[in-house]
Amino acid sequence: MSDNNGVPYEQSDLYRIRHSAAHVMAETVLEFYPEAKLAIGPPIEDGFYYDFDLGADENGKLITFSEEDLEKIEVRMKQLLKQNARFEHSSMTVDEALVFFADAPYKIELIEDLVKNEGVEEVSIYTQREFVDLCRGPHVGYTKQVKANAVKLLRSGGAYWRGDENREQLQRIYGTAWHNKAELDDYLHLLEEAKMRDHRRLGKQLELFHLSPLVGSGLPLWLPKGAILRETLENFLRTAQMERGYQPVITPHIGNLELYKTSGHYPYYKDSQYTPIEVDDEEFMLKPMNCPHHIEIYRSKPRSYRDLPVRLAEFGTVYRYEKSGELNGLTRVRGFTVDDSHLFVSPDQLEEEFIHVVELIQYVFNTMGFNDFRARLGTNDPASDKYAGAPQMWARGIAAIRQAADKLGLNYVVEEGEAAFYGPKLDFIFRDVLKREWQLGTVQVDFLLPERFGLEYVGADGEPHRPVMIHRAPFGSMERFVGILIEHFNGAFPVWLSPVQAVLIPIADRHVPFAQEVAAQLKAAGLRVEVDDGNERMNKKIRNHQLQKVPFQLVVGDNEVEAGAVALRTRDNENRGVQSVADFVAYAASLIDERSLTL
RNA sequence: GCCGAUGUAGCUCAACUGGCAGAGCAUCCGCCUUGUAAGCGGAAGGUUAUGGGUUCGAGUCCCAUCAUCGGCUCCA
Repeated sequence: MSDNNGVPYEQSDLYRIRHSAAHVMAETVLEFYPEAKLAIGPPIEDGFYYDFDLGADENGKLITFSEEDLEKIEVRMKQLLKQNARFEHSSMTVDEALVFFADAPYKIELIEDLVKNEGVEEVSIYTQREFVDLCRGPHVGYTKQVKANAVKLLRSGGAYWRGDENREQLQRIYGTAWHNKAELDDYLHLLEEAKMRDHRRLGKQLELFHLSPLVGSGLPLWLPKGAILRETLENFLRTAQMERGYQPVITPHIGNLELYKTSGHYPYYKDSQYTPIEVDDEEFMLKPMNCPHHIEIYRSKPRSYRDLPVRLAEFGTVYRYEKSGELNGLTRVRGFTVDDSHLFVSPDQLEEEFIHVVELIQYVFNTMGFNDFRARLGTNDPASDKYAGAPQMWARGIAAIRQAADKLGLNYVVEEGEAAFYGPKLDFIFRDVLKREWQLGTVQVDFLLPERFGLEYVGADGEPHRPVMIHRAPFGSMERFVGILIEHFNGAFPVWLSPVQAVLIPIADRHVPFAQEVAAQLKAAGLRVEVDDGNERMNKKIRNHQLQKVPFQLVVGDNEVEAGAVALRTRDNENRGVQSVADFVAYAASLIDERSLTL
């Protein structure tokens, strides 16, 4: 999104182009809807949008943009761009502006906020032709500098004014604009590719997961192939955690409401939880988080400073009632499994342990070939009541994260208001091959829950002390992680993760027994193998397994049977020729062993 | 949850303004016995998401519900 020569996006030509495109689009919309009230229209990553209040019809139903409207607007907008009007920058005093924009309630609100928050006395105005907008800029000089053939309106949809669902619902039009047509085409091509890689599409095609309305929306079913993929990931992390002193624990899916009241989760997650289950005058909740359960495990016996750090790990499934409009394949669900762990450490262990956790996350990401990621330090917003705990707790937590990050030489950005309710956190945000960002791994420092649950350990001095907690999840959630993995690899997983690693393709019926014999050998060597003994042509079988993205296809015919060998072909359409079964096993095993990302 | 769109066979899609629900792939059954991305023939497969309504007649029009998709907000 930023220019390649390091110019910040806000100062780039593209930013001006998109901002200007947004203004001309708004100008066009006003031609068709003279009564429309303008809200805001900023450039965004890869494009721009503008929000309009079109009012309601006689039945009180909101007026919206149809697809045909969008086409009409786009055509007219391009004409206006070509007319080459000048963008003129001027200013008004606040008083002038309040009069000028008297019919534009959203602009008035913006101006009033500018006065209140920044104490401005003048506001900046941009004008092209008859269209006048309150705007900080910058813009291009003339409308022709936005190439009409490099602009496209993409979609429209509802959007709340200022993102607040209690306020007016506006109609937003998204568009994209680039330097030239070639760049636009590249971008549209990227969108097309993203669609082809969509994990919902591939999940169906590769038989990884299934969503059944009868089971419930947002509650994915893992099909056999998806389950193998997921378990392979889980086992990989289990092993890494064992090596690092984590202890597996297992906890139930529900818990007494009192547990979550003690932890403080209840008020914070109330709106996004399934309704409690009432049994014998007690209320139980589907757990929205694993921490309280793990805390009770910590509390199950007295702890000594010698025991610390205590690292409890569980692939714990949690349930959150997401709004129906928010659900999306595997990346946004109502029941998901966190690769959760809670570490109970003494204050002087905090920094070192935090570093270990970050290193584990980096190890996990590197193994997946996720090289493009950044870190974000989420802090509390002191003005918000979303966060619990004393200010000094927050300060200590943030300081600990900063120190650890500095020691690791980790670059991070600070974002206020991105913390968990109980403490600051460091999130790892991964950028996939399509340059989309996903929040995956997270590490959180928590002084609050140890307080709430009265956690203690006996120190060397024989006195009780309060431990600090670290919450962490390298994958984040198995569902989302697998969803992203599907899209990142376009379904062609590394061999070690492929649900089927090799398929035997007998050419004629008489080769089937030999194929089964070879398959047995491969299975014995730990490979996931199938034999395609159907009566289709070899070409058809190859095509089928190509579509299933099976990494290795082993063709066996008369020659191979005679030589006791296999003809190896890869999903990259590479014919590697005939090789002995032993050679193939050694080769495949080495790729699996080193978790190779390439064939 | 709110705004909009969509919902036809397991999958991908067709059926002009209301007039006999169809194709390809997949499945099953045959034939062929095959050399690096689709061999040939046949059969079966549907309460057109669900429930109401309008109509002589509804996949098509109206209402409600559910689900999916695109947005808003939130988050793993």
